[in-house]
Amino acid sequence: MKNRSSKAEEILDVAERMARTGGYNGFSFREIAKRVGIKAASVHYHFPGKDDLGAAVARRYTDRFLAALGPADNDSVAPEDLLQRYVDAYRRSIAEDDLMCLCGIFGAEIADLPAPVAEETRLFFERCIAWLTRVMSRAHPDAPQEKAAAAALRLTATMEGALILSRSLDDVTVFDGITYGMSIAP
Amino acid sequence: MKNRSSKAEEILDVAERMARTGGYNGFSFREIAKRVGIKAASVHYHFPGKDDLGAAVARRYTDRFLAALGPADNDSVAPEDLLQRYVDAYRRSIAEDDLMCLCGIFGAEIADLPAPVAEETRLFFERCIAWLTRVMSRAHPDAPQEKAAAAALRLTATMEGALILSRSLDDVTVFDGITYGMSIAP
DNA sequence: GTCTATAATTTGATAGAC
DNA sequence: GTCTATCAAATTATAGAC
Repeated sequence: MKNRSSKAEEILDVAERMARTGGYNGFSFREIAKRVGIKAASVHYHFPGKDDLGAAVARRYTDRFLAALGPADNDSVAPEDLLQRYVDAYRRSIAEDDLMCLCGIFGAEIADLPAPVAEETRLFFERCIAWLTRVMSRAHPDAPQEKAAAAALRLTATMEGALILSRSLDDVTVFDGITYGMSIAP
Repeated sequence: MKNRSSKAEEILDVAERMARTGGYNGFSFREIAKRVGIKAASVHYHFPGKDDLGAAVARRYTDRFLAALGPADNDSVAPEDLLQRYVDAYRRSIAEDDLMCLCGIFGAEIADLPAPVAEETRLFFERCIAWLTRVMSRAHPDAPQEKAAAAALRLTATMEGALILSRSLDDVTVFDGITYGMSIAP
């Protein structure tokens, strides 16, 4: 975990919220500064460029996301329950925060992102897929690794898409309908 | 179909390409004008505000997308083949154009879109779901309507997510892995 | 750490000539 | 339909005082 001042954390909080609403171009130094209660120039002190800020937001988001899931090979938790945790993590994004998944929206505009931000976005998915692949492998020890990885990719894609559709149709039950009975089957 | 000058179509072409890369904030009048070979003020002649341009891009995108699919109740085409058409339509987005689905990227940032653009985005999904629900119902005439609609939502979500992951991981085979064997099962 | 001041650029938009 | 000219606002960013 990075050692950061509380102001820096506040900046990340606001930047994340704005990015999860309007994407990488959906947040600005000025607007962040206004909401945090400082001046735009002061934001540059904490994060020199917008690249740095965007990458920091993405990295913190990813760290928190995976921390909330816990280790994939926790033997005291059934793989079915870990899978449910995964689905719930995405569901909270809309149900509690009314926000898009940061890396879902960054991923959609990945071709226009500065390299460091694009890289953090890619890492989010790689780490999520790795985590989920382990869970799948635990649930189906006899299934080949590729099957588990394929299931992890498909499940993650469905989650991101479920967020988009749920928000576009303005109906949280859309997410539930899509993820209902999301089986652990490989 | 709307009657538009060829310049207006050119503008829409460029705007769509840019929007499918960087989202709603990813295109500007000036940059469009430069690429089309006119001045920014001339773009305003064809589309008074950015809302209008964004909404027009989304509407044309949706019309074309559905036109490429053809009617859902075409009895001369098996529902399985229509489903494959649906998947292929998304696949072409990355495989041929190397672009995101316009309404996938718009949907991700829907909370920050001007109302007219958000509405067109919503309509894209409603029309796609309606089309796909019919196809599903044809494939499973005895299954309840809700099952068909739920399958349509899930399939569409998976497509949008597959585009995001495929682009983020910079690997088209990710899309194929996710959509492989996408059954017509309800 | 935060500020003022300022620069350089981009953006959406309009008025009016041709 | 397209242009020039222009505007007001927003954006990223830096220099230097406190």
